[in-house]
Amino acid sequence: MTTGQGSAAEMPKGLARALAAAEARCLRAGAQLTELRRQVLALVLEAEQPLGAYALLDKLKAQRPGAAPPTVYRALDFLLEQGLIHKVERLNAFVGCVEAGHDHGHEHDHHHPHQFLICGDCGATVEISDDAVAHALAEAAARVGFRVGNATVEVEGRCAACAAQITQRPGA
Amino acid sequence: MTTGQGSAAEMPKGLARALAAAEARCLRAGAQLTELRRQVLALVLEAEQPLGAYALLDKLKAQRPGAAPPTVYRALDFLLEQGLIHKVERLNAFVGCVEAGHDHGHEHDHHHPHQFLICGDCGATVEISDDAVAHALAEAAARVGFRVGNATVEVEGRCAACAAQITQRPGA
DNA sequence: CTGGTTCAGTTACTATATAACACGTGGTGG
DNA sequence: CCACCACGTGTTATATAGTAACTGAACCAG
Repeated sequence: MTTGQGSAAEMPKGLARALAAAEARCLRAGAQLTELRRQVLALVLEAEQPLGAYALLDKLKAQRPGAAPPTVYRALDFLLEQGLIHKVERLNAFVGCVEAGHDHGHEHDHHHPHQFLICGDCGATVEISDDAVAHALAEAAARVGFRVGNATVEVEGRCAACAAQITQRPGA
Repeated sequence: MTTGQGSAAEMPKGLARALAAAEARCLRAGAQLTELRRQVLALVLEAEQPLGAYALLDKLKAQRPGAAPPTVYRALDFLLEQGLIHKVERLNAFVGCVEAGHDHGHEHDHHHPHQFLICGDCGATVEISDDAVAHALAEAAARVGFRVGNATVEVEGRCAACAAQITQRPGA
């Protein structure tokens, strides 16, 4: 096993930076990024693919043998509230929020509009943040008297890499 | 109990029409809308609000005492494939597809793009089908090399009726 | 020290979804 | 006619996802 278990020694640079940014963000929000929460966040960020709560739980048990479902879910709830991760509803899984990685001083600590693109072939999940989509949605909602709060936008499709592979094969 | 149990006698007109349209649609697709599938579809349509699989199961048991989870899920899978219902991922629940209600001869038997507006206060769930949203999404996806298949778009917000109620009260 | 608040441990449970196998029925081809 | 297959359904068991409710430790304020 070379992937980090929370020990600073084996932690890749990007992850360390992201955790530092998360810490700063929590400080500003008056929230505590405790050891448990940091561990769960690290596991989500390491994966780079959506991970289910129970997959996270399994990994977490390596560092925290007593961990049970509520252990993970409480940490996930916290991270969701802080906007450090997102939930992918279609997969019942969690991913790190790309926005949270960059440390924007004290700007926009709010939940930003976001969309997921999920490749049906390879499972790659990409987060984008497209204003045109958000606007179109807000307008369409307004047209029927609806005021938009939080939007879940998840597109199942095919990523460039997988599309390229298919055109090379004679099959499909 | 005055709501229909599948007996034609107690069935409202709209429901009967929707079921006939569904039947026609299945015929064209070469799929069988069996008794079980029709019963489940009727239950979904009657509700007019998203219903979970187990809520449907409970209702179904009135007509089909032996019903078990797979009974419902298989019927739901069929109805989803035929585009007769949609799943609301955020609620793990199912609603009738508004488009399927209208019988369009043989036009567009495909899955149409759709969006859900879910009122956080009263739970009202409205389906809309906004092309601008679909286009914006397709473009945003194309920009990162993604080809859109099926899109899940679910907005949590506040409906006109609930918004009005709140402005009338001094509280919030 | 007392009492409140926040976080985490623990047990038990509810809710959602699927696997795997058995059975019947209606075709189709030998 | 029979063997076979595809399909829909019944049935049992199990997997996966999420929550309730109570416990105790740590911390801080009065």
